[in-house]
Amino acid sequence: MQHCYIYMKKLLKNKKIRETSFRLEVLKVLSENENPISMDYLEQSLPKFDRITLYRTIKTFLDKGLIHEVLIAGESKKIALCSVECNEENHIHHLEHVHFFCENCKETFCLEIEKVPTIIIPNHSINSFEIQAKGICQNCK
Amino acid sequence: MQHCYIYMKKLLKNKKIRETSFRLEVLKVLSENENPISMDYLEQSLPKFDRITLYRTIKTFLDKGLIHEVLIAGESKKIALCSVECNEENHIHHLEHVHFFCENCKETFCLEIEKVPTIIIPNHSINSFEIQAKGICQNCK
DNA sequence: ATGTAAATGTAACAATGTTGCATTTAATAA
DNA sequence: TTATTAAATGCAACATTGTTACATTTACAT
Repeated sequence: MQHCYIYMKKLLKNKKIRETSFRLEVLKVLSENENPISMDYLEQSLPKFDRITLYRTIKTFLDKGLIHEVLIAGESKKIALCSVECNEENHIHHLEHVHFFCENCKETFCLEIEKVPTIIIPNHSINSFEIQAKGICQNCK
Repeated sequence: MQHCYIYMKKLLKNKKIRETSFRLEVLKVLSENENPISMDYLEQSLPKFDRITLYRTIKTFLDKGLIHEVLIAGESKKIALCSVECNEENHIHHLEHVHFFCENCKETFCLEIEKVPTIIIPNHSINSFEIQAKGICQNCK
């Protein structure tokens, strides 16, 4: 666990985010959950901390590219740790990154896929894109 | 304009949604706006109508597959009319449908693209997917 | 060790979305 | 056409989600 904190401190430093005990706790919850989590879940997981500070922390983490939002139609907003390739200029994770929503267990996953299509929209320049997929996950099949 | 109402009445009938003056007004605003609009904009556009009823109307339209949500990270939730192919079983519009957010003018667009990639996630079955792209739109280039 | 800018906690507020219930309306049958 | 009835609406009250202002505390560079 101690090792975990060392890793998280390094994460904050790399993203130029000031290290505080609150932020380490938020990071801890995020890193303990493999899948994207809701603000509500995060709030419940940090009962002794302030809700307003949590919102500000999340905003900072988003701005600095440490976490990303996962938006699935009909589902509440979720957040997840970015893969290491994210940075302040490009908040969108690796192109192989897909958000998958299982219509059976209602769980949301961040997945990596091998072959990513090239998407071309005539007369538009695409800086980044995300893919949201719905279906049945590995566990539910 | 009269013709417009006839078309909208047909739309409601096709989706088995009871026709009311309120719903026709909501549909009118939606069809007058080519791009997805926010709930706030919709509310402002219907000043003499009730906010609660609007939320219920939108829920009904979503459930029946008449409209779809457009979620872009960092942007407020928007809604747009579905293409005619949508139905109650498959709320996700045509596969060629892409949500495009212009980072210059901050406008959101529903676009159709010609070549849609096949997305394969090992051990998962995909029922539908959406693509969210960010970049610079036609007008801003 | 100290100064300073950033982060936090509290309170008050704003925006967004929901529930219960009485009334009105649309669609069906008589 | 009218009566019936289930659905839609409007109102009030409430729940959830997110923000702003400001005084206090903390991190960290010197």
